[in-house]
Amino acid sequence: MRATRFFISTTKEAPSEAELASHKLMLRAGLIKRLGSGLYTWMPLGLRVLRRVEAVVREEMNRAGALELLMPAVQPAELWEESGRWAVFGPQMLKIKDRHQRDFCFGPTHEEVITDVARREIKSYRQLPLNFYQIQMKFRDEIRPRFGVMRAREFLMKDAYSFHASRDSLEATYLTMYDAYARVFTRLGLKFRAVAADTGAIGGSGSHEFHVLADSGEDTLAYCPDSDYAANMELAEALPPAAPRDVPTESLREVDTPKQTSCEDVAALLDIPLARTVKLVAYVAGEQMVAVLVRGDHAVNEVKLGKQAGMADFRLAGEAEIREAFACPPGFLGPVGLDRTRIRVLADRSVIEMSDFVCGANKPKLHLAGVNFSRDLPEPDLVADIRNVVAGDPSPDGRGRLELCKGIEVGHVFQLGSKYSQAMNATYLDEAGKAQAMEMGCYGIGVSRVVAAAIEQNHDAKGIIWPKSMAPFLLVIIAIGYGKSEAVKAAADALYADLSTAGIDVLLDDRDERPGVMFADAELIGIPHRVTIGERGLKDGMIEYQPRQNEAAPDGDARSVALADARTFLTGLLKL
RNA sequence: CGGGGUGUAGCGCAGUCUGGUAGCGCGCCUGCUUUGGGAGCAGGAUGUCGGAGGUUCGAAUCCUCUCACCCCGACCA
Repeated sequence: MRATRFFISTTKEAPSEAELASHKLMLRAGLIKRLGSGLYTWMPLGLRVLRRVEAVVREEMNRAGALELLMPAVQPAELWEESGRWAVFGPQMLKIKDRHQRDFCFGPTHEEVITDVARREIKSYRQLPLNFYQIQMKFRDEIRPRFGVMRAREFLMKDAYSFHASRDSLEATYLTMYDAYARVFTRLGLKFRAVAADTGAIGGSGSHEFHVLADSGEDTLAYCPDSDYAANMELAEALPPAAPRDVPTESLREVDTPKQTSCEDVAALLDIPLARTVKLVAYVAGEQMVAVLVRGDHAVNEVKLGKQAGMADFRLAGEAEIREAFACPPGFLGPVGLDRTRIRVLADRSVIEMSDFVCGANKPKLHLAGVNFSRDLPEPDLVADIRNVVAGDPSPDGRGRLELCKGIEVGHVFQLGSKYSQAMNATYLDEAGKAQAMEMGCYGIGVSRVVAAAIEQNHDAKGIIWPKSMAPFLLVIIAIGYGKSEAVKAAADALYADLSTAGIDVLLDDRDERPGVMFADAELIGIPHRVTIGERGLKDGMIEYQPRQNEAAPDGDARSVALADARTFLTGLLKL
């Protein structure tokens, strides 16, 4: 491609709304243009990258035996009513009406549609298993779109759905997909980690998320450096404390805390470790007030909380509810002296091991110290793992301690089971001629998000550094004085033709720009390999090669190359 | 949904408090010079000041309404 026939629109400055490096760089490099909140046009340069990611995903899906199809983006409400998700999915779903006032949505996902396909097409166990996938735009009306295409409302997703006659078959395909995903992200040159994930209300026996590792990630991951344990923090188990509860040594007493409404403040006032305080977070589950206890230095994990008995449907209590139930304003709540017929007490495992702890007194401006279970208050109604793990917690597999890191979720594999096939009556006849609900799996990759995630992981002060497998061009020829120098023009044209013939995706920068502009654009856009042709080098029959790289992935060194050897050198370097 | 903020040229911003008819940098156009790291000089174009209504002789500026976008929060009391 010649730059003069392509469309390059780079800028020195990024719009002020862009916060994240990848968002800024995508806008500055002219990969995307914003149309509205969470809506982006993929410009020719950006689309090249997106297509290259798609190509890798498509190849690996095909290799894994999945079959590509394309479902409608717009889906009738009836299907969603069948699965029961029309009401449940909520405001994240963009609902639309046609001219007859019939309800539709712009598909946020395609379980319903594919299940409808399956129930129409699959009659016999002999047709199973099957795995369908598509690469398509989805729309989710995010609460708060941000970070460009990282969390956009319209986004490109690869979604696959598998159908099975047995649990074993589902698990086999699940593993195949897991391996395919690992291949995809490896080929894309990304540092990633697969982690065990929460299966949510759907249940099922398996779910893994694939995260690109980046400090800007929105998800927190827990992993064990000494084993292969890795899980999303939503799921990662906090083991019960090894040590038994100590016997009380202090007596119960009130302490004045006129302004201390948080555990941090109280611990500072009393000059004790935060881990000696107990925090009470008030929830309402159904109609019941629930006092949730965690250690002062811990945080409630609401995903875990939602899995506890009686907590299927819960929310944080409002201030008025708190005052009514505890007869005390927020900031001084504690588990001592509660009316346990009205308030249920749910404690994290780490709390019941504590003795002589500090907590709110249920009186304004007062806390209690020297508090002990059994002596000062009854044991909790339920003890469970309901907190987030923290760095240093023992690994649930018993082989070391957990570390935390941030990740960008780019893939998710999921064993669905028969939730949708049962709800939508997707059955096949088994060997005995009996109708059975199909087992299902689903597998997603956020294609457009992968592009942003790759930039988060691969950029420097000058711009993007594309992994070779997703670069919009593999090599750029910067021709200095292309319009002025016959020698430069001849050499650049010849090399461009040679490399193009050799199948290398090469951009010839034949624009009438100053060298600095061309260098800066090439670096901003992130093209992995650069060749400079100018009269200065050509005098001696030489051209220059320079890789665009970071230390992590050395591509060889900058060097001068004889023009006569350029083709051989470059095709060898690019392994073609 | 709650709180905060911002809308002025393609992009980044000043001007708003204190009303007098719009400016800077980058970019863009023309010419000359320049040509190995985002050029210099000269000249030039571009705005319904987000929208609607109001106050006023006069509104980017004050008032009301509205729209859009961004940030924070929506778990630790």
